[in-house]
Amino acid sequence: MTDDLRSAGAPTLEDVARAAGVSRATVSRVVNGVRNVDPVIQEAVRRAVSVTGYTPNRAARSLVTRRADAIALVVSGAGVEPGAAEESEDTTESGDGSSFTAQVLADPFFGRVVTGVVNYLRPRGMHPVLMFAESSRSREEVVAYLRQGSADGALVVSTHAEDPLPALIAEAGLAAVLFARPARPVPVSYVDLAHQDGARLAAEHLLGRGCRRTATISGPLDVPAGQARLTGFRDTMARHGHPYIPVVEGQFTQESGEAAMERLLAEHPDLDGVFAANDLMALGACHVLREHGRSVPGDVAVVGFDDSSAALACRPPLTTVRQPVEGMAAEMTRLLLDRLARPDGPVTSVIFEPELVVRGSA
Amino acid sequence: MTDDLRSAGAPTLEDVARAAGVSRATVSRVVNGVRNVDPVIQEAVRRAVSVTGYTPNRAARSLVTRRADAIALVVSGAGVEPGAAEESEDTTESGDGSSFTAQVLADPFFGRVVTGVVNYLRPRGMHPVLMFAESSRSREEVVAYLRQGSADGALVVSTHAEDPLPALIAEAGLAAVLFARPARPVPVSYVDLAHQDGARLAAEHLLGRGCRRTATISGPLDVPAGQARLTGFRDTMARHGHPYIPVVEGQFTQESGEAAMERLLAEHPDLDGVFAANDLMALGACHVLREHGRSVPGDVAVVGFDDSSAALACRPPLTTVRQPVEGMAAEMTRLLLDRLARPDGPVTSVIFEPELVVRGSA
DNA sequence: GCACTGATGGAGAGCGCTCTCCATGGAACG
DNA sequence: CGTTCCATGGAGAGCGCTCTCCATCAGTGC
Repeated sequence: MTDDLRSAGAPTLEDVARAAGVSRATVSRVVNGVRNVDPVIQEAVRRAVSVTGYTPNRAARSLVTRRADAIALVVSGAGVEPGAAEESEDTTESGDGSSFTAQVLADPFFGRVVTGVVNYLRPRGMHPVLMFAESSRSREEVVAYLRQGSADGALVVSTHAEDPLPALIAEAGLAAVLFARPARPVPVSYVDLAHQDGARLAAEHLLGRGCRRTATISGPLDVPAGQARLTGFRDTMARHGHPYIPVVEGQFTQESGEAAMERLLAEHPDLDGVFAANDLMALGACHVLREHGRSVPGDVAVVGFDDSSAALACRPPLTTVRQPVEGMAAEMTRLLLDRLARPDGPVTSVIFEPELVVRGSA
Repeated sequence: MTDDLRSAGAPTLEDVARAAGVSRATVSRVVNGVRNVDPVIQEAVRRAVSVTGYTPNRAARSLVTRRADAIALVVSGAGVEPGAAEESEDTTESGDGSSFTAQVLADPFFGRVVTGVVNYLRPRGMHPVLMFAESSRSREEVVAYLRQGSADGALVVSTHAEDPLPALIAEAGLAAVLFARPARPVPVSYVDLAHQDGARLAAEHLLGRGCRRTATISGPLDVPAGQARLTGFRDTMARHGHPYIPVVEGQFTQESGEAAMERLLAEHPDLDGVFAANDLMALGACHVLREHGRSVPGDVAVVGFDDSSAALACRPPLTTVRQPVEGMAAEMTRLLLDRLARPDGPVTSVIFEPELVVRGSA
């Protein structure tokens, strides 16, 4: 009985219309909840939908609405040559940027971004398309992907400040929102953290514990976040009578944190406090400190940044500056959907405040 | 000059055809590289494409080809009620399964899966759509998503063996490939690890080091992987004259590893070797061992499983059983694309062999 | 009682693309 | 030289949906 109402393949609007004894347009109106439809007819249509097992065909809908109802989540590096990924040492993976992918995804930070994005998108029936862009070719692919309407807009998380992708997207007149302010101004909205305030929190905490000989392991200084965290730490320290603070630049990796700590310890064996610009480096620093017979926090207090899973993997657990990554990612997504709803809306930025999480290490 | 060849919106096939002085069909043939087209005309078309800045409209193409050229990467739990996520303690996130999302993404294992999938997909110009399914409602959304043709198939990574999603997908006649064998047989291909062999490797290594009083922290025993790793370890030990091995069940979390280690140590203070069914639990075990004055590997040797980032965050770095997650994920993707190419191909399974990675902890 | 209004359903025109058919023309063959 | 055949380009029919018209009809005011 229901079978002769279906045509060969998946049921279409036409099939439902026939089953309900109305026109295609009316079914469409009911399905999309647009305009007034007589409650009785509405009910009949709904019944027909469930009898036929109808699901709207996305491609057909997209074709006429000119919206994909999908957005891209792009993780973007700054490489220029195809396959010239980041400065990773271990490029044993098989070609074409795979090491970049692996490196980014190994970072729990990225998982938190995805969490925030997904949590905002899910209640709205949308899902992110995951893309990577670390070469100029892959950047063009991202632009093409958006241009051909596969996604309505992009959330761009750059690993490098000099990332050219935001500008490319802006030039092409495509919708996007960035995580973190780009190095050069681009007419695109973004969310960011008040990195300096976070570093200030860390500095004040170390000072409050009585640390008098503190040092810092900074992030890469060509990244705004690395720069800002250093500046914030330095400024606060200076304001409290410590004009000179030993600094070693790290690369946000555990290994670089270890190396930096070795150097700091060699040059300043009497230090009693360390601020690392992220948790991974703080973790490495803790290991090195323990190897050198220093107890944490007894001899040396350590403060990290991010409140990533590394903070809890550390013994003692890290005191750290929490970046509300999930909230930032959700806001980024909100900004993008806003923009899609009102394409000529203003370009804005939303800056989040970090928070000190006190645990065992300081 | 180029402008009057374009119509208002994005350039279409029609525009390119007009610019090249050929028909729509010919442009389509050139763009899709199908059939023979005169080289001269081909060149003219290509020029027209670049002059107009043409990009094929995905929705229109999908509508006729009935392929989305996209696949879904679904992380699936086993919850029954909407929002009834996993047994996570910290459900302070805002409602609707967000804790599930956060929990899954915090696990570096997932990042490795994504890496493998993305690396296989990228050279083929495809990108995964990220979806989560931990409630019955969200499971239906996934099925609907596939049914409406938003994605051609699904890669399903279940966190629970009892996950009903694979069966739902199979019933609906949709294409999918699973990561790990489902608890009940489902006519769907999958990739998996020879978990027992991995546990055997761990057991043999501990025996080889001279450990005589070993214990194990198992994974959750309702998960096939947890079960198989325990069986493999036990069997190997039994075969070498150790018929009884202390076991405490863990939940694959660092915390549960710590608790399990506390219990083992209380009941068997003289143990000299521990096999933890994953690295996170091994990391927790190491912390507890050190707190109880045991050196690793001096007093107690510890072997983990997975070779995740936790293995390197540990001091000493963990000796562990490496699961080739990226390779498995790539193979899973290959199986799915194969199936899409030949929908009536056979249902297969591919089992990967693990490998022992010897580091400092054992 | 009649034009007028507002509410509601149907008809039909595309959206941009692929792909099957058909037309054309030159080469090859008897 | 006529016929067959293959190579190649064009015409056009949809794919399933939305949305703008338009038709219809009940209720309203004068």
